[in-house]
Amino acid sequence: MKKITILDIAREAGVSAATVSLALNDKGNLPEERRRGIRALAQKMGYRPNAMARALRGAGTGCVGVVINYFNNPFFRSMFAGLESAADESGFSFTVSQSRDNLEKECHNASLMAERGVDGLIVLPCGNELAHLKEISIRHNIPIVLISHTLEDEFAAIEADNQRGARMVAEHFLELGDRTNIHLAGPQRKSGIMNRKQAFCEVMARRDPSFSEERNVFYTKTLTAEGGFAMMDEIAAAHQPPYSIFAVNDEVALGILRYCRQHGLLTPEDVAVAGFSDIDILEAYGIPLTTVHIPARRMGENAMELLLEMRKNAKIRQFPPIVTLPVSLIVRGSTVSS
Amino acid sequence: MKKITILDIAREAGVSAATVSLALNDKGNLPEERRRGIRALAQKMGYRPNAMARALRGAGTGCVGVVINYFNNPFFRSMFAGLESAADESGFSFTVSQSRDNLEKECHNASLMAERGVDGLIVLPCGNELAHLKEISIRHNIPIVLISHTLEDEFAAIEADNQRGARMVAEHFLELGDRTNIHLAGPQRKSGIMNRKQAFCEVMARRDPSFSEERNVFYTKTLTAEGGFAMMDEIAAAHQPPYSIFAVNDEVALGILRYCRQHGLLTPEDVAVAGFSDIDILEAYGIPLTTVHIPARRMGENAMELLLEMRKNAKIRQFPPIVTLPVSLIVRGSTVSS
DNA sequence: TGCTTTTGATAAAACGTTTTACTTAAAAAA
DNA sequence: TTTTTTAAGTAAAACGTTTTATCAAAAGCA
Repeated sequence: MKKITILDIAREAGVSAATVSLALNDKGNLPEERRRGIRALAQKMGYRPNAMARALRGAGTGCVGVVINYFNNPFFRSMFAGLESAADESGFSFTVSQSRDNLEKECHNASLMAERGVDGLIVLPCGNELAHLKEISIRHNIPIVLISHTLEDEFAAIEADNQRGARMVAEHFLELGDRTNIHLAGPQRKSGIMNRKQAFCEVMARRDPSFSEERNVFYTKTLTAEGGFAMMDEIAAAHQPPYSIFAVNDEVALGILRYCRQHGLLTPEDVAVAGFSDIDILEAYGIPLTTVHIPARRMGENAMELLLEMRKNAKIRQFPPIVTLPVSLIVRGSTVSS
Repeated sequence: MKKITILDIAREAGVSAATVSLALNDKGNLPEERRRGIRALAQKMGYRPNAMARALRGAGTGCVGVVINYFNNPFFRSMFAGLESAADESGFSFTVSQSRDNLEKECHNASLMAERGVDGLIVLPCGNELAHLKEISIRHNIPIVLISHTLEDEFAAIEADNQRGARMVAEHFLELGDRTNIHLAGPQRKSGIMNRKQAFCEVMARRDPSFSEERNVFYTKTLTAEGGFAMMDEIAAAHQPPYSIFAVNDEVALGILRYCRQHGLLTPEDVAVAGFSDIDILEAYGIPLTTVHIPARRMGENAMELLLEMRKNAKIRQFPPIVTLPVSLIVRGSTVSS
């Protein structure tokens, strides 16, 4: 059960180690017959190249690193399938870690992966601080693709059309009739989330005379159900039903729904609720929440494909593309009674 | 922005590369003063050891591999926190991949990680086929810890007390009065899941004369809400309410609850339902499902700690320990009306 | 024939560490 | 004083690849 190296094969085949390497990597000019012979021999002997050695030598590792905020972020779980399928397609593998929305951890994890020799990074950054990522990118000479963040245009990025989604919700709310329109927004440091707020307010400012950003927009500290639940006290104190509430994402919206259930408020009659993301548990457990569908899986695919493309095509790295994917409004029972 | 190596430090400090390595790794016998001096210099120059080089040389990587079945397995998400905290504690990092309950993929991912030089593996295996893991373990000379699987006692493992949990559910059902007791079991290849069935049936065989494994146990192909939902048709065709149904896990139980809601069956009056795992969304979204709580976080911690222990302590590897953690019954509205 | 090009293959350096065995100088023991 | 021990440090090999520069032989060309 001894581990066999490229030298063992060379010895067995009666050639040099260099020849074996060349044969296996489709380089140099060997006669096709030799190449096949060596390939077959390596296969037969159960040879597996030593990943550390080739990484050390500067050949790639065939592995890309992914840094997300939370593993149990449902959005990520969907995106993950896309990442995986695109990676499989190209024979790449990848390694994942979570930052817990903590800049330091994000930086630490990305560095660690880079030092371990990943061929590129896909990052769902926790804020607008991207300098450290830039540094990693040049220090290790690897491409980086951002997910849903585009403030700095020095980075390649894949994002959902947040503005369009928010506008669709706004239009939908206006069709519901004469209600108090409210937005429960998220932390300001996330550009995607700010885009939602800005687009929603823009439509409302134009179409709903009673709407003002000061009175009708609230902020939750955390993007969780608890966050949504907690903020409802403030909203209820400031306004009379019926409301229509646009939550910054589905988790927050679920917190609102729970609040309503506990306080005897009817949805959608007293409180209409819309979320953002269309997380998988809505459909899986039949939760009737109106929301904006984000093509998470496709975002994952695109991110991985773009990254792998940047690896070979150095020109792309000069002018990193920013891809915006379309979203769609899914109307369910939380805004329209069935 | 050139990358600095151990040689740069050696040159700067006026010593040899060997000395620097020794100083940094607390080996050899250097005067404390020198050691500190070199440490400080390395720090100041922003030296980061090249992970590939040290891995190639046979020093560890400080990274362990984790193979689970599904990323969006809620049980894993909880366990993950434990893995993380234990790893952080020891300055280790880890990399995760999913097998999709596919033996080939499980094997492939584990191999890949081993080849990349992880210092150990934590695996949530998809079945009883463990030969390939054994091979990886000796081939790369790394320890392996299994999560919730103990058929082969050649492996170290962390598991929940499945039998005890199932017995508690059974006792609870018997207290509910005179109802048809049913178990919706899972795939046979998972020993933990089989243990639940076996323990539940054992109690029922003793205490409920009308219970028979042939008539009162059903099987779902997939451990999902869809699986539970789909099997309810068969259960409803074979028995009259009121039932008490013990689902093999919470996801399956959620499928049952959804079926009941859609078919106008009252819980717990017509159908009492219990699950297993106490997945986080139950509490987060206020879903009143009676279930058996598994200390997932602690399982993660223990698994990581045990693995790291095995790394240093070769003796432990001779007789790999199997740790069984206690569970508890959590009674909620799906079996007892509040 | 002699000259150049192509083909097939190799030796050796390089990647950045860790570690073993060895050296030298100083301190301790005789 | 000489011998032995210890302290402090180093040279060099090793880990398993990839790649560059080189070389010999064969083939093409005049």
